[in-house]
Amino acid sequence: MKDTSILDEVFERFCNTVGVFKDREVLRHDYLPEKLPHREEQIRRLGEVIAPVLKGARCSNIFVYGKTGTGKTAVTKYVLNHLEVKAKEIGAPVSFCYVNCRLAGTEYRVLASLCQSINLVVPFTGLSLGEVFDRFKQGLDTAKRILIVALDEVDAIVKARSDILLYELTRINEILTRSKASVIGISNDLRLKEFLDPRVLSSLSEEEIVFRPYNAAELRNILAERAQMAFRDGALTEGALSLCAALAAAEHGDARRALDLLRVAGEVAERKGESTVTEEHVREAERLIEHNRVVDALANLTLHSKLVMLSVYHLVRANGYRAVTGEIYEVYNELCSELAVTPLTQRRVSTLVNELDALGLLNAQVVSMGRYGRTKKIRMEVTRTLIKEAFSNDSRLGRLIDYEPKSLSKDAGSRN
DNA sequence: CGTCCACAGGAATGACGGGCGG
DNA sequence: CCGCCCGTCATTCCTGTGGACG
Repeated sequence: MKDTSILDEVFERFCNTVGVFKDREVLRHDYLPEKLPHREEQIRRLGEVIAPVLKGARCSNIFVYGKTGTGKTAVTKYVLNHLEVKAKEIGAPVSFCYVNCRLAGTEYRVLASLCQSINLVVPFTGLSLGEVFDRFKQGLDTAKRILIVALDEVDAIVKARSDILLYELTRINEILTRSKASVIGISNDLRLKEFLDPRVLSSLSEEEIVFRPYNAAELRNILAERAQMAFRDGALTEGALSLCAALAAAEHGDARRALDLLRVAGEVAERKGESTVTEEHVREAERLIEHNRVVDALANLTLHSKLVMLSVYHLVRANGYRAVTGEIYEVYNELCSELAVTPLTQRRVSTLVNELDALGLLNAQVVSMGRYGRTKKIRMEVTRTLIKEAFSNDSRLGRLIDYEPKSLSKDAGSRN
């Protein structure tokens, strides 16, 4: 079969099937709906707290927390958007700036975003943090406005760097004379409080809003509302909808996850040329999402992280299911010399293992073996077939999958 | 009950590519 | 062009430690 005829068939089939979607976009998690069911209370609270800015007063700083997919970001954006509209309407000098700290990555880039929001151009890099902050303060002061700074996923910055950015931001009003600023800090992690300097914590959490996870019934309502816009009438079975809600409820009540499941289930059904989405499609969507997440994560690792994964892979294959740091480093060294790559130090490999642990690709646990030292026992969190699938495209790594490390030959017995 | 293993993981430092203002 | 600062990745040096062994 020629390539063109393959595509002919694919396109033909796509055009001839009705499809289950009416508007797939509303299922993306960056879509901001008109209504946010079961978050009325939080919307009201947030609205009440920030309302004073409409009358020219600074509003309290707010600390917003709750797990992923509980609607923190949606509610915040929703309220701020409406605030901006209202401010325009009555001519109040109010604006806001929303920054996702994890996406921004560094304090510098967060600050750069803030500058951008007040039409201040700063270079991507090159300036000292203090310099950028000074410019931001000056720029803001001359702008004569009230700025609300929403820092989403602040925990990412605070944990990776420090809380000095937050500290400076919460004290900024002491310097400003013609402008004012308030901070909304959004965190996925309640424990963030423990990382914060007490002074920062007290000024940031003048007000606190908690987002509890959605339960299955609430998720079901949310999904039903979106599904009505997203799917053709009758294209989604009740069972499929409920299953999405139930699966997501079992996993921290994450609405984002529920929406993903629903969208992918729809895509699965469509690809199969079926006109209704069933529970079976949801199950397959669940598998597909997890599969893609892992293969994606694996494929995007740096060479050395991949080599560490491969080392664990070989050890697990040979000795049972847990490997320790020393063994991993030994095999890793061998794989490096096989590729003629200079190996990293054990210290570095240790942090790579921790990163892989955080990504959920490995599971690392510190254990003491008494007289025989203290180490980390490391287990794979992904199946070996997935490793093969993710690495076999790379010709250099593909060779190492079937390679038998010499360091494995002795001491092949498995221990607990 | 102290020792001592085999590391964990913090801190300091450096190399490097990118970019600034002057 | 220079001197300076940035973030990132990595190395070096280091102190800390749970618990089986003696």
